[in-house]
Amino acid sequence: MLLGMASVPERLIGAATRLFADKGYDRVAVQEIVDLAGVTKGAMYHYFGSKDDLLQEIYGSLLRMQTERLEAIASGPGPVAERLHAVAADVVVTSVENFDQAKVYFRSADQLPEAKRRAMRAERRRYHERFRSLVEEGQEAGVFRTDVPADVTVHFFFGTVHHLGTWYHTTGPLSAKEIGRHYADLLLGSLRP
Amino acid sequence: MLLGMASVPERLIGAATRLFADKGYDRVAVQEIVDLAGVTKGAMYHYFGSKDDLLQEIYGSLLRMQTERLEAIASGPGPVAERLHAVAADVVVTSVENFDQAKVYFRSADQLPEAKRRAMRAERRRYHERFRSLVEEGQEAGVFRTDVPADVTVHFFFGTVHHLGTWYHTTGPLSAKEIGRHYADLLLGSLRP
Amino acid sequence: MLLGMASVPERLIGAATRLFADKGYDRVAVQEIVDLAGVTKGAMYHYFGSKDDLLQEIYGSLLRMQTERLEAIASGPGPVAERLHAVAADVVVTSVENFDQAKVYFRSADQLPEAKRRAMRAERRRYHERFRSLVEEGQEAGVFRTDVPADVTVHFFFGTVHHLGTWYHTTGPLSAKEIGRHYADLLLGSLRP
Amino acid sequence: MLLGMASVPERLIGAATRLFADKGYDRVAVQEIVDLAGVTKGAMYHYFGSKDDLLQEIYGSLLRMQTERLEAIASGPGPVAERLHAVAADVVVTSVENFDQAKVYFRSADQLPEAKRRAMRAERRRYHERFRSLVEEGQEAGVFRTDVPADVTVHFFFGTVHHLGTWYHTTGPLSAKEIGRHYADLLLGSLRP
DNA sequence: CATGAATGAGCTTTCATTCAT
DNA sequence: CATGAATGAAAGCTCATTCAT
Repeated sequence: MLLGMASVPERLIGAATRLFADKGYDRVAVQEIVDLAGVTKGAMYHYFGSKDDLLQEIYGSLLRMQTERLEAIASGPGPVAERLHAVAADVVVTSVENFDQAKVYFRSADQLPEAKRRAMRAERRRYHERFRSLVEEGQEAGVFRTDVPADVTVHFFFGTVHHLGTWYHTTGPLSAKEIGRHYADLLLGSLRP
Repeated sequence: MLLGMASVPERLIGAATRLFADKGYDRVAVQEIVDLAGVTKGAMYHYFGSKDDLLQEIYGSLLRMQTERLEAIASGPGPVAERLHAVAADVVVTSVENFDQAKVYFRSADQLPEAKRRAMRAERRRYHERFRSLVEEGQEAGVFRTDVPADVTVHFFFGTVHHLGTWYHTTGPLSAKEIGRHYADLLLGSLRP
Repeated sequence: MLLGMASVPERLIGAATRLFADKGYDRVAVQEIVDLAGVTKGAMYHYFGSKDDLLQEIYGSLLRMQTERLEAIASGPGPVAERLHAVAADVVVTSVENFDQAKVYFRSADQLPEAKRRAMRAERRRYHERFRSLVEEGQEAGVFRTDVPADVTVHFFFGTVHHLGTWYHTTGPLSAKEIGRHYADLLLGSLRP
Repeated sequence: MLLGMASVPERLIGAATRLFADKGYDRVAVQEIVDLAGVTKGAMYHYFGSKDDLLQEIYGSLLRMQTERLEAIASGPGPVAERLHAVAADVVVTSVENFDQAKVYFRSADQLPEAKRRAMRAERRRYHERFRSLVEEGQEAGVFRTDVPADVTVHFFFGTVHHLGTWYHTTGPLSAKEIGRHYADLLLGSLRP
């Protein structure tokens, strides 16, 4: 049971995040969540309309944060290659630093019912497009290769980020920063003309 | 209903592949599978011990095929960069050409119960290691960068392949070969010293 | 939300009447009632001991009113046929003029728990018996047929009144008075020897 | 538990009829039905898609039977007054002879979800209209009063039939035939010009 | 007076699997 | 070989009511 000072909704989000990250949304029973949070089902449904809402809440706060950081860095100063390197490293670092949330997002976001899934996809697409515009900026500036479409490159890179949830362990030898730098290096390397 | 000459087990595998690819293992009921295959539940349990067995069968045949091709190409003649380019393009092409199977593997393979999951992971690791040894061969030959560990590169690349199931559509503008070439180009690009 | 000057208990009764009439007692959640009344559950349980109490209050005031009017008219002057015609028309008119209350009574009164249901039945029986005594008075006076027991006639007539809630619409072409007259005419017609 | 040779679906319908008649659809749990039928919930959902389906099945067979009988008698030979008397008595007799089914229909038919409710209403309307056309036939023939609209008369009469479920007891002093004759007598009496 | 968080028991429905035929 | 009836455990969700503040 998750004890401590945290409020009931916070405890519920925490419990759900842990369990969804471990077993995937479909394999977690509401009963497990409330048991871990130390409350009853009624309490959960007092704060959240459904099990879906918990999932949405979890991935939503991560996605919002990452989108904000992407926009801040991408619109900042400096050569485009440096900015792309920075955003690539940043999304890896924030994913690893909020690893349970990230795993939930990568693994379970499309278990949402149609309506919520559409909203999630729209948010994700916004992120994708801002990232792609950075690649295109570099292509137009002549510093990135143009024989591979920017769209493909972005999907290529986000595949690697999503896959972190499958193999990376926060307790392993590579720190968040190291893995972020490696991934950004590989991305920038792959884009050289 | 899936008609045709196919045998009952084949029809069951076909139906399960289609449904698991679309909705994910957990969201498909055995009843749906047998309905689509045009048989009854009893028939399914006659040929397969459980729902898990269907899943194992589906990803297993793809993984086996890809492992064989990897080994054939990797052990073939030619400079290591060319061989790596070939295996990278090949795994993309075979995944796209067997897209439903690939989606099932990428998305649902870890829904298997512990015992079967271990077997799957072992097979997957074999593939990973053979691929990595190719990267290391290039590093030792001095044609690939060494500042990023080979292991990280391999995870990096396989992330992108797994992610295909999320965004790629066989009906879209990019053919299997094109996407394979782009992905292999990006991989090789990223490995330049 | 039901606004206006009305007191909290009045707003609660109003909200419950509307909702019970529409959906039936069992299909209305206490939360819906308090939402429509613009108060909280605590407020409701401050004024009413339970959801049952609201129901009892609603049908009770109508039944009391109808009983009083029945007694006043039945004990008044005039030939028995005229008095019966008047009470029959009157119960229809007052039911239609308080249509939501009447619907609640007709439809939901026997959802009450045993104890309260007994009280309700006793009140209803009093009404029934006074009505029947009027029929018997006419039979003894020789103006009503005697081949059908008075009891049956009264049930026969009250069935029609209860059924109003099922088909009658206050917005339709028939006014309360018209439908009251028609029903009383039919009743009197059916009683001719 | 309902024992005997009856098949499982029959036992389920029997149990549901008894319980719905007693307590109303909303107050009966599926668990109670299957307990009384001596099977498990899984068995019930093997035969019936939902709790609604049981309800539909129950009232449907009664309504179909009554509609057939109405049409047979109404279209038969004889003066219109006699035919109307016969159909009025018949609907009372069949309702009383299938009293549990009739109670379910009278009391619970509008607990159905929208889609099924529409179908039920259509069936009921067909019955109503055939009955009304008989009244109109008598009005045109000059044997029934015309100062009360036929539609009102039909609602008037069906109210009394529906109400039977509220007060009539099969164990009481009045037989099905007696109550049928009384009701038909009252209807015909009420229609005299 | 009034709030609203929390309870706990109950609800309908789903589903992989078994087994007598 | 194949059927399909039946199981039993679990799932997500609802709701009247209580109670500390």
